[in-house]
Formats: sequence, structure tokens, C-alpha cells
Amino acid sequence: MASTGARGGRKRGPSIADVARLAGVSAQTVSRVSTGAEAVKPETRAKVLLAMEQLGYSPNRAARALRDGRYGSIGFLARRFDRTGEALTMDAVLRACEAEDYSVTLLSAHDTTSAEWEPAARRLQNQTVDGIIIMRAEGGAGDPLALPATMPVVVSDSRAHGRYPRVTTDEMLGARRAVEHLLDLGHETVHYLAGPEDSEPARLRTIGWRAALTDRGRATPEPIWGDWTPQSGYAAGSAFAADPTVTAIFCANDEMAFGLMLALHAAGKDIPGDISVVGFDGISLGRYSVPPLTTIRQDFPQIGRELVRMVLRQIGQTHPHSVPDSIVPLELVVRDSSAPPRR
Amino acid sequence: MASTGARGGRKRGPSIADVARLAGVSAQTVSRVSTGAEAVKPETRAKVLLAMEQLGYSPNRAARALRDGRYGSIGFLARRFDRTGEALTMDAVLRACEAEDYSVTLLSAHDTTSAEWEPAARRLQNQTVDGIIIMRAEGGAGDPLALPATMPVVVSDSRAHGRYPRVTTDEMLGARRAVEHLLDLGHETVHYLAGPEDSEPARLRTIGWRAALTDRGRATPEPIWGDWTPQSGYAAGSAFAADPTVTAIFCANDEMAFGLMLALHAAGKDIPGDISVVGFDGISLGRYSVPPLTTIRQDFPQIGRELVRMVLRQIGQTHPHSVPDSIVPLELVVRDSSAPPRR
DNA sequence: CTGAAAGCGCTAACAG
DNA sequence: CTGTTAGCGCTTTCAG
Repeated sequence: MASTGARGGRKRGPSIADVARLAGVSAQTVSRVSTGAEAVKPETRAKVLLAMEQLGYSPNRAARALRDGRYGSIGFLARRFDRTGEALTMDAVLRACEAEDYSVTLLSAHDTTSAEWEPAARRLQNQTVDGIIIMRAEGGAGDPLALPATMPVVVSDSRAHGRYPRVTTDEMLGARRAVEHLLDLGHETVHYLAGPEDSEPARLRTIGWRAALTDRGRATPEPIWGDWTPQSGYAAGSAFAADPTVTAIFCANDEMAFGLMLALHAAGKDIPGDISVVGFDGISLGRYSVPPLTTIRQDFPQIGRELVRMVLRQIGQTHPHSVPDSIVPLELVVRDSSAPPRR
Repeated sequence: MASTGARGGRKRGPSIADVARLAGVSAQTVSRVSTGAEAVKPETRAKVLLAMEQLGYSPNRAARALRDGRYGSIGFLARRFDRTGEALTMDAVLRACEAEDYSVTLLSAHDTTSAEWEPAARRLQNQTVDGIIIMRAEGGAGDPLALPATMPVVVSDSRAHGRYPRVTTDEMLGARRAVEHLLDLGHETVHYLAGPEDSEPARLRTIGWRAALTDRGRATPEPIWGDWTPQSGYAAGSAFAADPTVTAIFCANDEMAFGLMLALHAAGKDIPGDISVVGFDGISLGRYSVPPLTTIRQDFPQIGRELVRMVLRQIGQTHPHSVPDSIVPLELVVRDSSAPPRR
């Protein structure tokens, strides 16, 4: 019984041993050619390459991972993957990982309570990834995640302040910019459609909104609380439309702004004639709403690159979580949904 | 030199051997407890579980994968991951995989020529995944992908007709429904904003649009060709607005419809008063455009489930690619952007 | 420059 | 019910 016949086993691909046999050399010689680490005589190399070609050899990553304890993959942990922020960040993360020859493994934890997050994360611990990128840990209990101290981790958009290195945007500053833009246009004050209270970015944006108004001595009307969805934006829009004092609204994200604008429109309000609207995120469809939406744009590609850079930097470190936070800038994009009040 | 001291090695996690040592049993006993396959005496099991707990043991998947030639992961191959279709499908795929205890590894091939796709796919061949889901193989040369006959593959939304099993929607029927909806409202004919010509779904939707008109003996105006982006929709909208005969437009996807509607609006056209618009895909923001967009909705969660089901079914098969195609139904969703012509 | 040996962590097969 | 042995495919020693 030959050890590894062409079709004896299940359906494993050709191994280094198969190549070695065909090329008439030893296994390590094949390995040397494969890794390119040590020198090999050109003739031998050619023989090996030929054999690899004929067999369609490609190295078995599981074996490699087992050997050197690294997986060549980083985990991307999020609650959902179908929202704009997640999708854009993930796309950017993937590109950045590819550049470094890492792959991306998706992990989801639909709930952020430790009851769900921890197993999901633990499962990864010694399993398939060399590091974890955690996205938007909103919702759930206060202290969701406890990963081993040696696991490289970076968190985006979360409340993990002080526990794990983070890549964040300056949410407060972004909110400020939105509010100041509207005040500069001449609005007396700026009403606010907030994100869910259990979300850290939402919380920070609220603080920024309030601070900007307070700093200029303006009244701070009671915000309406949404949940990031356009549905909740629609509800808020109907409420705001009933209040004739409202001339400017800042929405904590673009998708709520979409719903809000539709509700205002349905209530017969002109945007920006009667009411100005500013969003947050810079989703691509925001350029094509009616009217096009003024917003605070996040640089998602940059966020993705930073996330990857920060995880990779931790690999092999003794105290991986000590790398400094990174802050990615935001940009005010002025479109047609904001204008001076009609007066 | 003790074999595996607490902190001697790099930073591998505790192994089965470590647990065995601590629990005072053999490695396989630990393995038995871990897999739950064979019977173990309650006392022994308790000892083992305790040791696992203390050490924070979790099985090393690389080793497991090496042993039994399976990886517990399926690959998701696409050109981009930041578009609605990809994001929604991926989210669904991930959920379906979790239910089956598989993880998802992302793969991207930015170009669809074999020069890029094949290496990307080959790299996976014996590496990290047990199967591959290929998404939207639009663009590129005619014969992009050649995977080994034993690799489970399923293709979504692609021209792989006859080569690999597919999960598709009935694009032609969907387009028909959109056109018939508009004709039923009383429009003489339906103008068309098509997707890129190198996309198979776009091609099929065009055929469906044309067939629906022809079947009712209506004129088939020259379509305008877009590229799926709202930008291209805007350009088309400007062109259509200049043609006073246009009363109804079918857009090959929702995002182009957004751009188109903005352009119509900018040109002073009322939707649906002057021109009715119907999209395709059913993206969530379509409910909140101004006006809300009538569309052909794809059931992305269902598509994701089918994709996973069809890959998993192939695993272990001798002729994996012989599983039958799956067709996921589409649904007409009528909103405010379509109405009878003014007349 | 090339070959032989050993072991990463796991589990199937075979004893006991 | 439990222990021993062996080997998955790879690469890092160490010898030639």
C-alpha cells in the first residue's frame, strides 16, 4: 500500500511528499523551494517547480499554521455586516489585509452581552486568527469582552476605552462641526435626532451637539432618540415637522436623515427652505438623496487601514494591548440639504 | 527543559497534553471529553473539564484541520464587499454558516480576468476553506474561473451557467414584472436604464424588459447604459428628462434609480406625476427615497441560505458540481414612485 | 547544497 | 472505560 497514491485518500491535495517523490528529491528541498528561504541548486529547483506545477501543488496552510502557531488570518467581529459602516470598514480591512498577505475571517456576535461575545471571541483565541478587529460594540451589558491578554485586539467605534487599543473618529468634534455649520448659516438653534443611548458613538455625538450649542449660548432643545434606522428617522421627522420652531436638524447618522427627510417632505416642509438637515457618516447614497445631504463624512478606507495596521503591530508583542489609539479625521461635506433659515 | 512550560513557548495556548497532565489522564481522554464522541466515566470527565477550565483550553483548529482535512470554513469570493448586494448576501451567508458551525473567510479578486481570479481561488484550494461561494463574477474575460473538480463551489449572480451550480434569481421575470406593472398603470412604453453590459444579471434584466414590451406590442426605446452607480443614474436621468415622451423608467438597480430620481427632480420633473420610476434590488433605503421607490425586491437572506446549503451539500461528494441550480423568487414592491401617467 | 529526524496538536485505530 | 501508537503536512534543527 503506497503511502499517498494519486487517488487513495479522501480528497486532500498533493503534499510536499508527493512533489518530492515526483521530482526525485527530499521533502525539505521542496520546502526550501516553496519558502524560498534557503539556497537550492538551479537544476534542482527547476525539477521541483515542474513537479509542483504538474501536481498543482499548493501548500497546506493548516499544517503551516499548526507548525508555527500563526494562522495568517485576522478576525473581524461585528454584530451585523449589512450596514453601511460595517460594510465599508470591512471592505477596507480586507484590502489592507490582502496587502499584508493576511486573510479575513468573519465572526458575528448578535448580542453584545458577555454571554455571546465571549464564546465567540474565545472560540477564536487559539483557533483561526492571529488577531481580532472588533466593530461597533454597541448595546449589551457594560463589560462585554474579556479576551486573553496575549490576543492582539483593536476596537472600532466602541466603549472599550482603556481596555483595548482603539481606532476612532473624533465623534464630538464631528458633531460640533455639524452644529456650527448650521449656526453659521444663521439658525437660532439646532434640533437633534440622536442615535441609541447604548451606543458610544451616539453618546459622543450627543455630547458634541450639546457642547456646540452651549458654547454659543444657544438653547438646547430636547433631542429625539432614534435607533440608527431610517424608520426611526421617519418617526422623528414627523414629530419635528409638527414643531414650527424647528429650522435645523442634525441627525446622528445618514440613514436616519433619509427617513427624516421623507417625513418632512410628506408633511409639506421644504428642505432646506423650511428646515435644514445635516447627517453623519457620508454614505454614498447621501449625494443622491432629494435634496443631497450635507453630512459629516467618515473616512472608512482610512479607518480600515488603521485597524489592520494596529492589529498587525501587536502580533508577537508581549503586551499587545499597549499600542496607542488612533484617531481618524472627519470632514464636513456641504450639500443642498442645509441653507440659511428662510426668516 | 520541560516540554511545554507555562510560558516557555511563543504564545501558543494550552494544548490537550497540558490539560491531560493537569487532570492526570491521557490525552485521548481529554480528546474524548472535548469531542463528546465516546463515553467517559463521569468522575474523569469532571476532572478533565476542571483542568480545561483552569487552563482556559480551547481546541486548536489548525491541528484539527490538518488531521481530518477539513477546515470548518467556507470562502466568500467577490470583487467588492461594500455594495448593497454583496453586503446583504454576505450577512445572510454568515448567519447560515454559523448555524452549521462554519466560519466565513473573505476573499477578494478585484479583477475577474483569470489572471486574478485563479490565483485567488487556487490559493484557497487546499488551504483554508472547504468550499467557495462566488459572488457576482461580472466583468473580465469570458471564462474566468477554473477550480479543481473536487472543490465545492456555488456561484451567485454570474455567468457560470453550466460550469458550477448556481443560486440565481429569475432576473428576466423580475424585469418583466417591473415593466408589466408600469404598462398596467397605463404607460405607453417603458424606458430603460440598464446595468453594465458585462454583467450577466444586467444582461438578463435587459432581455426581460425587452421581452415584456415586445409581448405587448409596444415600442422598445433605446436603453441608456449605466454602471450600477447612482452617478450613472444621475447622468441617465438628465438625458431622460430632456425627452418629453418619457413617462416611465425602469432602472436595473435601486442605486441608479436614486441618482436618476435626483436628476429628474433637478430638471423639474415630478415623480410619479410626470415620470414613474421602478428600481431593482429592494435596498432598505428605497423605502425612504423621495418618493419611496417601487422596486423588484431580491430576497437576500434566502439567497444567502441557499448558497450555504448548496456548498455544504457538495462537501464529500465525488462530483460536487452536479447539484442542481436554485432559483430564489423575486417580489414586486409597489411604492409611491410609480403611478398612472398624468393625462 | 541536500537529506534525515523530530514535533506542532489533534484524533482514529487498536490494544488493554 | 482508558491508554498507547501513529500520522495528517509542514519546517526547523542537525548531519552529511
